[in-house]
Amino acid sequence: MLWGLRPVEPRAAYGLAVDLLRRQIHAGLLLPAEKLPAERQLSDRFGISRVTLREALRVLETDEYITVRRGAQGGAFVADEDRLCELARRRMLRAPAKTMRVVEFLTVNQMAAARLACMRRGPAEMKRMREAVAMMHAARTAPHRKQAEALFLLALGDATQNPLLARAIEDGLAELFLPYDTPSTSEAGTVALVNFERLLAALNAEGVGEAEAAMADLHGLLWDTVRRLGRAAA
Amino acid sequence: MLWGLRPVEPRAAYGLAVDLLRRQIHAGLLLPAEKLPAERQLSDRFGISRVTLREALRVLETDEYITVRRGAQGGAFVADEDRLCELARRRMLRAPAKTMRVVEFLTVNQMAAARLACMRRGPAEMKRMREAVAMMHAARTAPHRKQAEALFLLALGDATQNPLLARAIEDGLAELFLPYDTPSTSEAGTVALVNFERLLAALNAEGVGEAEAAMADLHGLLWDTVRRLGRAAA
DNA sequence: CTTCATGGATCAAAATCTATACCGTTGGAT
DNA sequence: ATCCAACGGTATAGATTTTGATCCATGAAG
Repeated sequence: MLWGLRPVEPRAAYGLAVDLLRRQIHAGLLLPAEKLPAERQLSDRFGISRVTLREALRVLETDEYITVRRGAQGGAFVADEDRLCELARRRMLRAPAKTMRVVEFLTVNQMAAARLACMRRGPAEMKRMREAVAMMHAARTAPHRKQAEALFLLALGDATQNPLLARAIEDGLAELFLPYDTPSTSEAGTVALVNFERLLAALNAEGVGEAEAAMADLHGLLWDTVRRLGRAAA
Repeated sequence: MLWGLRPVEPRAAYGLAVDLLRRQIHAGLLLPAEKLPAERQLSDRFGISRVTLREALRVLETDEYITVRRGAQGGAFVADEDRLCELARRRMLRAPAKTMRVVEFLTVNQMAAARLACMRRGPAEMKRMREAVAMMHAARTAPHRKQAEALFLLALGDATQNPLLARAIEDGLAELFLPYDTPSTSEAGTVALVNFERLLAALNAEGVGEAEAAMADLHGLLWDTVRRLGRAAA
């Protein structure tokens, strides 16, 4: 008896590069309007040829994730904030329930990560999380806040010393492609910052219960945001 | 600033087929000594050419996951029980801590799955779980028990209606490559069966607390097994 | 207006995958 | 004892993808 031998789906190298870049944009690690490295450098980083990288850029350009300008000081640029918001909205409209499932998955794994990281976090990960909180303080725009939060959560995943858990968080963040906060919710951003600091302090003190509480509050905010966006879409 | 633009790792189609088959063996879905379909049929299922499939079989044969016999009634056969146990032991010795992390990851996501499946399970998934429990009853050997348990847990993942969660469980089971239970623990197998039945009943009755308790007990048994294997390896 | 870092384009060679056909082996049916 | 059908094993030609290399086109800075 054979169980679930599904067709294999070979992925061309250019497709993998597309995924990687798109995930970085979704997670907010790449900022709107940010300039990507020159093609020759990017292809080096990815370990693929320039021709292949260009195929990937062509796909992302077609999907309006990036724009490409020629000439000196030209290059590939991430789409601007408005366009990314539009893409995010469109994506959420295509499958409204999917976003809820992603948040659900993140809740499960990030709560566990908060607990485990308390016991296992190394100095390197603590440093990354401290730096991320500093970035949140310095951030004056929604994209910068989102970037800092993603960096914090990725560091949290690594702090568990559990590759599967870290990967789950990475995948969840890459799937969670939300429009940037509107100014009306800048107050909520402050509340989030407070809870990230609570979480950081709890990790420092190995306070498992406190870390879980802070993470729970953060997900409370996230659920509020998702519900609000869901209503706005309807 | 660029965050974590790692090299892309293009995977050839034959490598994906290797992974798929290896994962099925690890998860216990493919039984020891089981005959795989003929090359012409397998390549069809995978959607790859026979030549490419044969590359994959060659790799698995080299790693001693399968053996290939020629002639009528020949074909590719999963390695026998002893060899699979040996491979599993070798794998656990290479990275003893890794197994713990996989169990940890499974605990987190399967506990969540038990809770969510209570609310969302559809009739199709309930049927699969009932059939899996029936298979456990009928099973007279460790491999058959393991296969039935894997089928149950995969159905549980699907019952959450959360693709990310289902995928996490699938990945965890594929990473968890344990030697088959020795006869000395057949008693523990009975305890496991009781808890699978408890879980199934709780899912039927939408008893969230009871479902979580049953799943927690199942993971208690799993942790016992892993600890025992860890001691045996040392 | 020149410079030069950038994207744009082309081409031949290598690697991978596919489709098809045919050969060799083996166990069971006649 | 012979034949046959179901297998794995092998060979070949062609399509697709990736690469490395080279040269062209653009346009902002000096």
